Amino acid sequence: MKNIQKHRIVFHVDMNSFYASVEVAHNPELKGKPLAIAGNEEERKGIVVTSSYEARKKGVKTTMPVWQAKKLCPGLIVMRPDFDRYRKASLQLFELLNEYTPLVEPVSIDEGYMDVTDYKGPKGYVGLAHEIQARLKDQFGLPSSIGIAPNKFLAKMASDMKKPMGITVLRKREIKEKLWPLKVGEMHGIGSKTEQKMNKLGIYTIGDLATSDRKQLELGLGVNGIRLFDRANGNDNRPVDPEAINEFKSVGNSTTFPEDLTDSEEIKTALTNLADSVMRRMGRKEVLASNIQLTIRYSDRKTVTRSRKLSNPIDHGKDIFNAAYYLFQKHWTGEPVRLLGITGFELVEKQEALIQLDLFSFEKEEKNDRLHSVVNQLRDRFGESALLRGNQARESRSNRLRDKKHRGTSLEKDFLRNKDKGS
DNA sequence: TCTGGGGTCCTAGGACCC
DNA sequence: TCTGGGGTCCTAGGACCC
Repeated sequence: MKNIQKHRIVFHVDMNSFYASVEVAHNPELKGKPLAIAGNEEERKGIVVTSSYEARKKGVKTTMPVWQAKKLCPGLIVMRPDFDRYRKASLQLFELLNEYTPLVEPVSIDEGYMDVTDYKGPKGYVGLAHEIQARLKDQFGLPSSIGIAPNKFLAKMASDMKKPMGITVLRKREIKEKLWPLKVGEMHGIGSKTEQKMNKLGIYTIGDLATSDRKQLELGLGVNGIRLFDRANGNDNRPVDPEAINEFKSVGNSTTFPEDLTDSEEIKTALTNLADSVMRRMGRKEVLASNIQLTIRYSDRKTVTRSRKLSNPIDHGKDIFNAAYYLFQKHWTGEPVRLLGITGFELVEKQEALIQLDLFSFEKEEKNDRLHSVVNQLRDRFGESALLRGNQARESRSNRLRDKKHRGTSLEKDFLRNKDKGS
């Protein structure tokens, strides 16, 4: 656990309609116009990802289908996302934040926390926020909102309170007036499902949550209930962790097809492509995956995930494909497929994996050596027939193990394989 | 005319082992 | 003949966020 000071100053810097803002900065002619960033409608990806404030005023919202957005906002300019451009802009803005403190934690492409407790400047913290906001606007043309609070949760809620180009201070002693009147659904971490559950418990505002019965909450919502209760009371001791971004847990890719797929050759091709992009991204991050997950979404949008734990970590496209295709063959209902996805998780660093691999092969060799000596002893004592009987017994054991859906540990299985080779 | 793609975290049940 | 309780691993699914 990192040491956590009693009184921290945390900023939450949140870029306003980031993708749209980057496009406007890149092409000033778009300035002041209703703009939406969305995928290709022809390919059934016509979903609004972000929109400019001009578009929002007309009711355009994120995840809205483009046709609907256009209906609400005639003259809407729709652009395809250019992720390279957004990543570049993101890198630049986080570099800027890093000039002030190394304690910058990016949480997504367009938002991050800063722990500026130790910042000593003539302007004070609010002055610092103004300086950062002005620089982001002047240097990159990007608007932002900044929340200033004693912890991450309150900073996050604060940055939401005034947009665009807002700076909001939320002190703990202010939560009663500023935070508690908000609907519980507006709280970060509460989505529609949890909101419904809370409403049933008679909790409608963040204040209701903060003053509700902690035990009841735990009963209804588990640890999440407790956590939300604490947050609603302004308590959150999570540190700002600059390393968090490097501790990713999974790498995945998925695609929605322009038309549902039923042809197994087409599906194979799609899985090959997905496996390749997962491989490339894992390669860049220098990790291997010990578990592969396949996602299938059918025409009715029902989505299933199936995963497979591997006996040793993989990073080759072919291996990733094989694992995914195995899962596909095993679980596909035969219905038309709308989306496929492959995710690698339980990641190990490549260096780490190489060391493991060495140890592994060493153990195998050692076992082989031991086996050879056992085999020789058997032969000496009982002749070849004893070895044959031994083989039969081993085969049936090996079959039993296979039938248990590869439940044996990797070492067990390898042991058996090597035994067969060794005899 | 519906509803993308990238993630994280948590829960729950069954298998298995002691 | 009958049968506990704890712990770990694996798998599937759900909720949430940007």
